[in-house]
Amino acid sequence: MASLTESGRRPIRLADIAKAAGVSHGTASNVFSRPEIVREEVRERVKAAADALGYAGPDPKGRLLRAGKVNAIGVATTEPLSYFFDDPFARVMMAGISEACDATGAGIALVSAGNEEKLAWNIQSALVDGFILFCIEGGPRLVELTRERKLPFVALELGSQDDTVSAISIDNVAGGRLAARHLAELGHRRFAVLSLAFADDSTGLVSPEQVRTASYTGTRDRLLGYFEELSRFGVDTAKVPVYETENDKASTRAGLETIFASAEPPTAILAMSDRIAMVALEWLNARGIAVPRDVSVVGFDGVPEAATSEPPLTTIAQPIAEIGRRAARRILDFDGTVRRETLDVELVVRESSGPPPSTG
Amino acid sequence: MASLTESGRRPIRLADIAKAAGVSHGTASNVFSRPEIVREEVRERVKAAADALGYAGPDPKGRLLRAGKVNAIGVATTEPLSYFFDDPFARVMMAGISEACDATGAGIALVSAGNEEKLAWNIQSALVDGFILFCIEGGPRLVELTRERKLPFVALELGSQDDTVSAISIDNVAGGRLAARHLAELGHRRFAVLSLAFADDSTGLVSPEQVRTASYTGTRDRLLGYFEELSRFGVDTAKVPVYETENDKASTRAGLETIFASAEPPTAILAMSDRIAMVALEWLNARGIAVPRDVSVVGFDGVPEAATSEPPLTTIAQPIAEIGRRAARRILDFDGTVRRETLDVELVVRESSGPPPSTG
DNA sequence: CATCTTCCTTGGATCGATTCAAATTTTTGC
DNA sequence: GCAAAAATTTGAATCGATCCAAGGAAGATG
Repeated sequence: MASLTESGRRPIRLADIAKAAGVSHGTASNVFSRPEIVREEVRERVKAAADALGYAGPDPKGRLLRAGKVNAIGVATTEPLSYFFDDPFARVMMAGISEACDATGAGIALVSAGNEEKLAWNIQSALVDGFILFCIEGGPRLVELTRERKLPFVALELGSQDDTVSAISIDNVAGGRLAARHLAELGHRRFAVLSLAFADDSTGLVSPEQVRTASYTGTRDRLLGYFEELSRFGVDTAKVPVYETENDKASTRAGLETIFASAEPPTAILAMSDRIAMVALEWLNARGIAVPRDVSVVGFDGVPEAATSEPPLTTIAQPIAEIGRRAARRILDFDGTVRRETLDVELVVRESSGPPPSTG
Repeated sequence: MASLTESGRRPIRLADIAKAAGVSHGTASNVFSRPEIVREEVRERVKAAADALGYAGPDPKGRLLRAGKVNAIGVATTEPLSYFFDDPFARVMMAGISEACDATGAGIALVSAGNEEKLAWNIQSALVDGFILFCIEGGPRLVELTRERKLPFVALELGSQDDTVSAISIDNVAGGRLAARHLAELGHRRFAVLSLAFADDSTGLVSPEQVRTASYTGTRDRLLGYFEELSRFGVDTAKVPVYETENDKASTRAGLETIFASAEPPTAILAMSDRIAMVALEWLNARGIAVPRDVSVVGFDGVPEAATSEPPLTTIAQPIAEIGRRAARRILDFDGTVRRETLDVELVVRESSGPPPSTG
């Protein structure tokens, strides 16, 4: 017999326990996975051996290979990992995913990477049963990479119309309509749109041509919704400035400067995200333009922060958590089908919208 | 539908490719892991076979067993998964962990579970190289469960003094002192403490006996810090009411009711968390008690929300993100040692603290 | 032409478990 | 006391890859 306290390099394996206890590995395995079918005396002997050797329990790495199922779902994005904890939209979405995972006891693996190459590797080697893809940026690439794995996956916020991928999205056209109708019904006739990107790497005022060839269909659809409804109210949409932002402070402010430099500044702003809308609120406030007295602002998304902005933001609320929940369930009870699902959005009226100032 | 080679149920294995391409599995493996050592002609042949059969690439499950390293760190808690995305403190911490993981390309696996049994199973079967433990609640149990895995782990917010576990914590005594000194130097002499739990399942006014036998040493240390410093300023700490809350609205409000029912209500409140402090702010405001004119409030933690509360909260800021970063690095470059590390906290003076009302 | 390199390729061993049909032991029934 | 039934245990097969020592072929050298 060699020394027991040989906490040497190699970790203890199930086979070591079996040998020490004088049973086969089959029995040793049963002691841990189905203890009830092992005779008590043997069971105790094996457990004692495990204790004596300092066995850490069946290694999941080994079990995994046999079992096949990881019992975890991967959530991937091209953004850095901290995106999941910083971004309000992502957080609500993750809360929804968490809920569905908690219900079935599944775990969540966060997958991301700084550079393209590492991302590919991380997706290839992620130990998960399926993926939820946050396609805020680089969606097509992310989808392509994930497809290779031949695991179930669902794309969220997918900006394109690929029918070969499962996706959950919202009715962007309806959302746009809702926002526009709300403002038009309040009496507004002079609008400006602060939009999300229509294509990669572009900002500034947008031409109809750019809208037609938009690669981000979500952006395009929101605009389509705005314009459809505005037209119904007799607004000449050709004259509505559409300024493409990068969904950040700097470009949104630039957009506001541009829009308000006009001879006939808008009385209503249609913002394609709450983030943009909240930057607008701040900018207008700093300029002494009162919201909603002078200008109304309607956002899009319905992040929690929108409820506590100054003033609270009227917005088109996505069922963000519900999207997350459904996405997780699609992976958890995967049925082999490829489906696109479109959820409804809702107008949430708060205090950033009101009738336009009476023109004198 | 397109060419989704439906060759039976079983997924394609590396061995299938090897056979199809007429090479050994060793060579087939090399094509994917070290393509440069395989002759081009062979490489192409194998790749072609892989394409033809619809091979998903080397299965990480198989690789893992050989390689040993998962390249992911597990973050575990007894709270539900959504805690990671809801709680401000957790979010900042996770952002720090994310940063360290991003830097090395490691992934993050979130581990949690509704009930005790599932939690045990999830910890046992988590595919990770190590754990970071959020011990906000049920810390000792979590540590015990994790220890079984014999993987490196670091405990955060560990409320006990166990020297056999690696942990990163803050200097709670110093934090308490800082808070108390700040208020005492402003001239306050009448204090009340809204504390975190000293032991499981207790709330209400706390006796010295309870403090002495506290099982949560973090809570005890903060109080110790408060009292040490108050004594230096001649305050009779025996007369300072200490109300134990559950770090939530209801119990905090109950504490405030109790404290302000006194004949000599405090002019300064020492809150052991920003959450408690912010509930206090709200309650005081609702009662028409002005902060800081009538009552000063100092929090603890330094969550982002504290900077935007009404009024902005003076607090003891923990280096939350840094704790996360260090914890992750401790796992990522594990050196086999068990270490407790204590980081410094910092007084952040904002607008919730000022001189006491002049007694007249 | 024989020998030595170099460069690829091969196939067995291994990672750490689970599973299951067959073998063995224990119980039960009479 | 013995056969059949029930309860346990065994050991080989399997999961899907990677690693590596050894073998073989093509090319270089004397």
